[in-house]
This record gives sequence, structure tokens and C-alpha cells, in this order.
Amino acid sequence: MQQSSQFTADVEPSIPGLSRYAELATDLRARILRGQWEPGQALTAEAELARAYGVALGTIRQAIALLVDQGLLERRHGKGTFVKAGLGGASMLRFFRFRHADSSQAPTSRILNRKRIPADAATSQALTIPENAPVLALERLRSIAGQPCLLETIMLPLPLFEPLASSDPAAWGDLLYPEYQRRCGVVVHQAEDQLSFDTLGASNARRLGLTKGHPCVRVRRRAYDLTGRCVELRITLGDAFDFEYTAHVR
Amino acid sequence: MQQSSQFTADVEPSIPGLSRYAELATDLRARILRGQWEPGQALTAEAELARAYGVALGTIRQAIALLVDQGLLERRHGKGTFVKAGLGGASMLRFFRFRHADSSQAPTSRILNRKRIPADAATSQALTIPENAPVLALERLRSIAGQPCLLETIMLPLPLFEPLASSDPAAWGDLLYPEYQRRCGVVVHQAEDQLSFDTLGASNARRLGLTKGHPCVRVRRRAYDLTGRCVELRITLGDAFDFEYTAHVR
DNA sequence: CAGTGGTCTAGACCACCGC
DNA sequence: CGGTGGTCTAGACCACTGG
Repeated sequence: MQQSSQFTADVEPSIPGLSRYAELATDLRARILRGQWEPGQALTAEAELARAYGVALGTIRQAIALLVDQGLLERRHGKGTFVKAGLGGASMLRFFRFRHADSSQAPTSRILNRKRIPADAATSQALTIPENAPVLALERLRSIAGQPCLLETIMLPLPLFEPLASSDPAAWGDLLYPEYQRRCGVVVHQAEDQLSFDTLGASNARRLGLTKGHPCVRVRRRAYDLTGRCVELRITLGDAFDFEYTAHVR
Repeated sequence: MQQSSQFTADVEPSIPGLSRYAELATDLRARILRGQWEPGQALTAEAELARAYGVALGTIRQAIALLVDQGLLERRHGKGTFVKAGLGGASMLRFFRFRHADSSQAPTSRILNRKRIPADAATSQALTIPENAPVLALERLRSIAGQPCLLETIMLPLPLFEPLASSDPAAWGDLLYPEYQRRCGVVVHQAEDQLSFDTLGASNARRLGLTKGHPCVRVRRRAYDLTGRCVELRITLGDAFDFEYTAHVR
């Protein structure tokens, strides 16, 4: 009898030169990106997947292990295997230690500016969109205990982020990534931060409560969704004397 | 018949609450630290180990996998499983991009200063030795294409590094970690870098060919051997405007 | 060619979770 | 309790390495 469950994989043709578990991982990844399982949701059980694909348990487990250390899946003993939820959004703080911060105080954030503009060269390249394509530009000030500490310029491709162009910024939370997900269905899954040093111009210095020419750290972040598409370009400026970062070398 | 190969493990008592492969990993780790296999040398083959320990192949493979992603072992298909050799030593460059450097030019290094001193508080704490215990203090200038770029202050515990206190620094190579290994038997296996920002004092600025008060990055490195003991404290200073670092967030 | 790690199977039983 | 992932076995065969 022909089984016709929507979850049964159309067994893909064996790809020569690729191990069985690598094929399975590729197929699972495709199904996840296709949205068959939402972020935060549990995958079909290993045993069931093994049956569906017609492989041994160990093989499907190897495939899952691959996606786990690619950061796409997460195992929870006794509960299931879950599609990873997006980044929280507080990750910019890890580069800075703020002297005046009493323990792990949550930063507040305020949108200073929001406008639609055509993408400049750097933005279009980072977001892989045509030059002059429309983007939403945000300027945002983050503070801890009332002290301004980080100034951010954020570029978001339109029309993907259209909901953010029309809704009231005052209604947004202090973290942006959850808003991306809630309002635009965009899940930020990983990011790449490029750090360098610079000095502040007059207007940026004023907004951070510092003097013109003050040394600052510049974090250029590109954030990516599950499919690997770059969905955000963000430039963050902060006082260089607040900067501290630990890296492990192996 | 009793087998008496020197490699046969005295089968350790099963540790309750710990999986078999975790036990095996612990035992293998101990044997490696004990020096049963030197860094760079191949481990006994998986099949042989499985026989010796009286477990299935898959179990010993899981144990080895643990040590591999702890960075202690390295597998090479068709050749064997090897104890990881130490760090090369050029790793400080990864924080800096030097504009004048023609591609990946190797840096040269010169010892400016070498003396025995009693450990100050910070040094003794980092190296976990008593305060005022003897250390070897090195000052070292690294250059690319004749341009001074990094100034380092290095603290090494004595008597472990005694060979470096007596030999001629001119005979040392441009990388220190290989010298640690060759002359003192110390293998640097991993390190932790703590980055922060500062401005140069007059004397340091002079040695780097910069002006007093110039912005600089300060990298405080603690280097560890295979056993996890801290064997080096190093403070590196470099021009902040040459600094660039990329971090991945997941 | 012999020796190594890499893949895969078809089972068994254990440990954790939540109802 | 049933369902999940975690551990372990005892094999088979494949793929890479080097003499």
C-alpha cells in the first residue's frame, strides 16, 4: 500500500561522492528552510525519521549531529530535537564592560531617527541588494541606567521590513531581533561582527555624551537568517575605554 | 593467558554516573598528559584500543570524538589519530591588519630586554605562583617589513623557563612558542586573549614609532599547556588604528 | 598491499521528561 | 507510563594513506 503522509520524504536520489548521512542532513536542512518545522518547534522523532528514510538510527543521528553543530538544531534529552530559535539581541553588550552598570542591568533603547533611503554602495553590497534599492535606516541609542552608551545605525532591506516602517517605534521592545521576528517573520540566526577603532565626529559624540575626537569602537555587524541571507547591516559605536573582549585561541 | 603489553590499560573501576565513553576519554586524557603519546605522535589505533579496553569500536570512537573537540586530539583519515601539536605562535597577528604589509609577510622579532624579577601581584595570580616567586621578564618588539608594530611584555615562571634565561636570544626564532617547546619542553596548547583599549605612554610610544598618547589596543594573553596550567602571561600593545577583528555570533 | 579512520546496520537497553 | 534522545554492541564494508 502506498503511504502518502505529507511528512514522508520523497527519498532523494543518492548523490554520488556524498555519504548517506550528509544527504540526509541536506534534505533535513531543506525541509527546515522550507518551513516544515518552525523555529522553536520539535522535529519528527529520530526513530520515525529513520523509518521514513529507510536508514538505521545511527545514520539519522549522524545527520542530526551535523545540523546541530551547524547551529541549526538543538537536542534536548527526553524532549526532542528542536529547530533553533533566533538570537536574543543583547549580544552587542559582550564587547563592552560598562563601569556604571550595576551587575547585569538590561539596556534600554530609543529610536532617534527612522527613514526610507536608497541603499548606498556599502549597504547594497552587505545586504546583496541592488544599489539604490530602498532600505529602512534606523538610528538608535542604547542606554544603561540612563547613561547613553551605544549608538547604532541600522540598515534593513525593504519591503521585507515594511512593518517596521509603519508601526510606532515607541511600541517596540528594547531588543530589536524579537521585533524582526514578531513583525516581519525574520529570524536572525547568526551574525558576524567586525571590530575596529575610530574617533567620534561631533554629532555622534554629542549623542553619546562624549567629546569630539574621543576614541570609539566600531562594530560592523551583518546578521543572517536561517537561509544564510544577510538581513541586517548595523554599525555600532561605543566608548573605546569601555571596550573589553575575551577571545579563546586554540 | 595473561596479556602484559605496556599499552594495555589497567581497566579503571567503572565510575558511577559517568558513561563508558566518558570514562575512556578521561583515561586516554590522563595517559596523554602522562606523556604516553607525545604531541604530534599517533595514538594506538582505534581497533586496538577497543580490544584493549574491551569495548565496541563505536564506544572508543565516541571517547576519541570527545577529546577531538576538546582540542586534544586530531584525526587524519587513513593515517591515524594524533595528539595535537602546540600553537604556532603567529596568533597575535589575527587581531591586526597592517596596511603596509605586502600580503602575509612574516613578522620579525627582537628581544629588547630580559631579566629575572620577582612576580608582582598580577603576574603571580595569572601564573598561579606565589607572589615574588622568580619569573623571567622579556620585552620584545615585533616588526613587519622593518616597521615596528607590536610591543610585548612577557612573564615566564622560573625555573621552568630557565633555558631561556641563559641561552642567547639572538639564536631564537621569530616565534616564541616553538622555542618554549624546543628549549623548555613546554607545549602551548591554548590561550585566552583579553582585549582592551588604552593610550600609549611616552616610552612605549617611542619604541613603536608613535606619539605619546596615541590610541592602542592592549591584548592580555594567558597561555596554557596541555594540563591546563598557565605557563605565560603576555601583554601586547599595538596601534589601535591597525586593529581589526572578526567575531562570529551564534 | 596492509593499516588506518569513516560509514552503516539492526538491534538492545538506559536516562530523562511530562502527563 | 509512553515517548524522547543517549549509550553500547558486534559486526560489515568503504575510503584514504603510504610503502
